[in-house]
Amino acid sequence: MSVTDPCELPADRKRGSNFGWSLGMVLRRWHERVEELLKDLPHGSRGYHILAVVVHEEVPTQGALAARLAIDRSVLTYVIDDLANAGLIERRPHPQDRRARRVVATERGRQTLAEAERQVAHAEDHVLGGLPEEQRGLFRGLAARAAEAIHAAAPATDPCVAVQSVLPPSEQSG
Amino acid sequence: MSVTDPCELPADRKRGSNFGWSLGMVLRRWHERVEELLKDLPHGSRGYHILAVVVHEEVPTQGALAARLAIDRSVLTYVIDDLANAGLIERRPHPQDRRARRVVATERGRQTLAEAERQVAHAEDHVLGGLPEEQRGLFRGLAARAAEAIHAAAPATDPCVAVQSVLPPSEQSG
DNA sequence: TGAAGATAGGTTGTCAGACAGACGATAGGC
DNA sequence: GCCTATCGTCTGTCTGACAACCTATCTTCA
Repeated sequence: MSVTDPCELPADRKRGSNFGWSLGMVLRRWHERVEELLKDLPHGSRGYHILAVVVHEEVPTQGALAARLAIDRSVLTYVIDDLANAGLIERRPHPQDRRARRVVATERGRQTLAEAERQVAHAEDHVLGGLPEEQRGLFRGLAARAAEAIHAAAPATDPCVAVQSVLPPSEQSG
Repeated sequence: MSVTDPCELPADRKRGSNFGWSLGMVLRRWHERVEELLKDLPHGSRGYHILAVVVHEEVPTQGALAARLAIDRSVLTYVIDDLANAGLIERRPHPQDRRARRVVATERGRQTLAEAERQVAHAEDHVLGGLPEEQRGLFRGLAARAAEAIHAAAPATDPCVAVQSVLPPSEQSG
């Protein structure tokens, strides 16, 4: 198959080979664009992610929502506050557990998300403007798959890597 | 007009379709791994990126280094301080311009970077463990290309996108 | 030559976000 | 009725990003 075409730079460890830097670059740009697009949405991209999960998935509690998005519970509190104040979602008591809250989207929330998704998808296409069109979807798909695997396998720790110093042991010091 | 909406991604707007979230997830994991690996290197991944550019490229001045990495000059100051204290790089006066400094790698810096690159490459393979092996290189290549385009075309602003609110205009307010 | 502005690097202060920990309310086991 | 675990909330701390300012030096122009 011809998928090997796009990444020509072979073992050329020049700047392009810096994966972390590249990811950071793309993500930063994504943020710039999306935060601007979503400046009317409470908490911008963060509110967007939360709203998306609330709309598209049935998440039983706030805690489950936090786990799904891999964010801190304390963040959820005030973001949900503001999304609720904007009329996009509602916090309802959980029928079985009075400690917990169910978070459900309102109709307005669903509409807002749909519009936001349209605009964000368009912005993402811009962000990936450096890739030929058919590779953008490929890139998204790969990112999604990699992220899902990380999230699934990751309670944020994985003690399977032995660490040794990268510094040479202070060589011949004479 | 036919903008040809290339971003259809059918109805599968489930969680995987959240590009920004996916990128953030992968990058966060990358950071976790790499910061652990490089905890002996001053400023971890940041020092790593800087050291890599200093070693692999001829960058005339600190300012050029900052521009190349798209980071703030004020950050460079103390990271370079600490990399120099660790004996990995040297700050030399610029022969033509006494305001500027040339930053060059020491032999120890080159060795350290080589070892760090080996370990980081290995860690990256772990981070992308959710992808089949041949797609990992593809993903890196796509990320590198997208990032390079962003960096090249991006003085951090691009006023070509008209922003309109994602919120419905407070519908029937009566 | 000397003044004015531009540029390099460095320093400081401010701000937002991440994260840990404490807290009240409630559930579940005994 | 007690004891412990869990849910959501609140608070404080810590870190990194970023802007603003400063000094030294270069460049330009009169």
